[in-house]
Amino acid sequence: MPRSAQFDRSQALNAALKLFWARGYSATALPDLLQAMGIARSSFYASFGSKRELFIECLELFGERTLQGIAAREDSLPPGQLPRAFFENTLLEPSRQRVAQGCMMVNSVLELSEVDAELSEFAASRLDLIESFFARCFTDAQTSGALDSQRSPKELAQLVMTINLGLRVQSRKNPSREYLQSIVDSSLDLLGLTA
Amino acid sequence: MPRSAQFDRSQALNAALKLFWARGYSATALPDLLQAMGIARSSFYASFGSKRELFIECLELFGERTLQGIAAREDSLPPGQLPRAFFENTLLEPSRQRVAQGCMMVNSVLELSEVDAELSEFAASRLDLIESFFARCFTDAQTSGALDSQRSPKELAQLVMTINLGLRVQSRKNPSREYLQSIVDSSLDLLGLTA
DNA sequence: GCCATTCTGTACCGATTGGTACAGAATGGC
DNA sequence: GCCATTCTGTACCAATCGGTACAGAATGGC
Repeated sequence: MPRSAQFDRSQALNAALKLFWARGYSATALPDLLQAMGIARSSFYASFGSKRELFIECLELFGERTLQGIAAREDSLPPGQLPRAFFENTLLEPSRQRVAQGCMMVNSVLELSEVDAELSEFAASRLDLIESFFARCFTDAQTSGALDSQRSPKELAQLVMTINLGLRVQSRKNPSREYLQSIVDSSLDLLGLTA
Repeated sequence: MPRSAQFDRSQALNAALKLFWARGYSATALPDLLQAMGIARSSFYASFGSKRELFIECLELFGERTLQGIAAREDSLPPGQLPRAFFENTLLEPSRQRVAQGCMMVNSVLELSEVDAELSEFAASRLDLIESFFARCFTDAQTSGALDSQRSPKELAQLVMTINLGLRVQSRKNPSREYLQSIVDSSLDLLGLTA
């Protein structure tokens, strides 16, 4: 077995994710990708198949990370505080640059819904996983009495998700920390999840 | 003065708006535009300057129409019902196709924020006009006693807008009528704007 | 050191991008 | 009917798109 790969695949994948996340699918040209990933054209096609396949891989990775970022706190936080933790961790984090990129799944759904339905639906399905996670948490919490709300867990999850989507647009429109903080606060107050 | 234009400029503009609205800026190619608008290449550049200028004009038109769609009801509806009227008129309208296109301003902010800051900020400024309209309405209503809420008008307008943005993503993700209806209902309930 | 294998870098591909040049048709004033 | 003007349609432009072909360098096993 001669000559192993001279680049770190997962590092290259991360670089691609970063670009796609910031600029979207169409606006990210191959030369830009290659430069950011630090690999040659042929290595690119050998390792990732095509731009589209790479994009799917990035989307999958982004979705997985996002979900993990929430789910990781399930054991240490009461379910009513999960939305706040999610919002604050992603919107009030140090890097304004990253916040200004919004959510890659939201960006992709909007960019591609009338252009590449398959990609758009894939991104949407990843968003649904997050909503389902919230719904499951709220269900558990309500049956165990840890959360009291006159709304059904499903409705609550839907509302959290709608506000989340709205926040992702807001964060792309204006990533200022105080601005987002104020919206997060009043949104959670509205939801009765002040904790 | 010989030979007047042989096409209806505003009709062509509307056709362009439709395409840009559905597919976004980059994904809308010039040949597609020309065909939809029913004009020749040279007429296009003579009348609209460039693809980018045309896009701005469409964005302006879309923003104007959206704002008018809300403001037109200011005199006939109590201010607390303006958000519901806005949501229902745009999300529960007969054409699923149009609903699935979401809001052109939201779409543009997300598509272009890291690609063409000027266009993105222009779209964002048009969204701000809508938020300002709500803020003004709520202010008037609160001083006249027509609206009672423990929230400030500005905060209320911000929340309505955040939910609105979330709904525009939802509508692109899943334009189904019942789905959107349920989110609209619970959102307005949440805001205390059931009326 | 040799060779098979698999990497990297680059030249190249046809298709498409937004935009321009220009020929020729059509239409106003006279 | 004539002519200046302004339209329309198309040929063309360089640049870029995503993707492929292939030469040559590098590295494993022996």
